[in-house]
Amino acid sequence: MDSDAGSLSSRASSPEFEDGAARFFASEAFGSFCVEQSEPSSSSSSRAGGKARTEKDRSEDGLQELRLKVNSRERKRMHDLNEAMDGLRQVMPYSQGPSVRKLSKIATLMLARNYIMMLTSSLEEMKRLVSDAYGGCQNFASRCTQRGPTVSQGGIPSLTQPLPSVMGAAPVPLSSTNCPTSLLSGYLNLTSIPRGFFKDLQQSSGVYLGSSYGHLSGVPCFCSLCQHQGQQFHQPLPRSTTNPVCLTTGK
DNA sequence: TAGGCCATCTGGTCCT
DNA sequence: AGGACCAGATGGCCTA
Repeated sequence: MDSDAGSLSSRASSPEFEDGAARFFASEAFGSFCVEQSEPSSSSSSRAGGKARTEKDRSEDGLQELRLKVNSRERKRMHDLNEAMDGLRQVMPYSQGPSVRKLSKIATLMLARNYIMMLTSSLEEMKRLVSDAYGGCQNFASRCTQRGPTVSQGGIPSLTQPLPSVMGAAPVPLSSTNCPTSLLSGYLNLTSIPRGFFKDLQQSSGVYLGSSYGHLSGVPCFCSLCQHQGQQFHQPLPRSTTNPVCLTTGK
């Protein structure tokens, strides 16, 4: 209580020109340092031609200079933070384009979190699918992942190279067109909206390939249901449908 | 006009 | 001591 009051009073008593100067810097000289621009302060210049500066004046000027320096650093820090936020926005799905409103900071962070979670889930799903595709070999997916680049290195491992032998079997050559992992990479480039979040942005259509996977229509599908039915492409999923059932088959 | 978002200032705390 | 980081306060801008 007291600290707040003291804080408020100290703010209220701070020199008016400081705030005004900062506002000017923010609008007219964004990105440059405040110290350089605030040098010709009205307070200092008015004293320049006057009587000798007192010790108190010098002390106040020193504090003022320090305060401006600190403010400048803080501004730069926040600008850097905003640049990083912009960088994050650029790699977020549904965050670009002229008709898309800029994501707020909190929205960017929350979307990023869900995006990462979705990619992680997709990777797990991919492992399971690869395992299914190759006779249920339990070790395949993990070995495949170990050979490829890690997520932190740039994303989904590529399987365009011949696969390693699995449980003693001969290596199986795979092309990029029939490799489930490559197909999944394609998916991840196209579908990347976390379900259950940002409902207005949730326009993914197609079939859910598990509890964490959304698809676009017209994209090759390799889920077991569609493969079984001879379907190669998913059909559009009605908006707001959350039932994780393959609509291609209706099951 | 109210509410959301943002930039900035500021004082406090922690770390090197 | 100085810098980084943080949170609260404040005011401006924009939109529904």
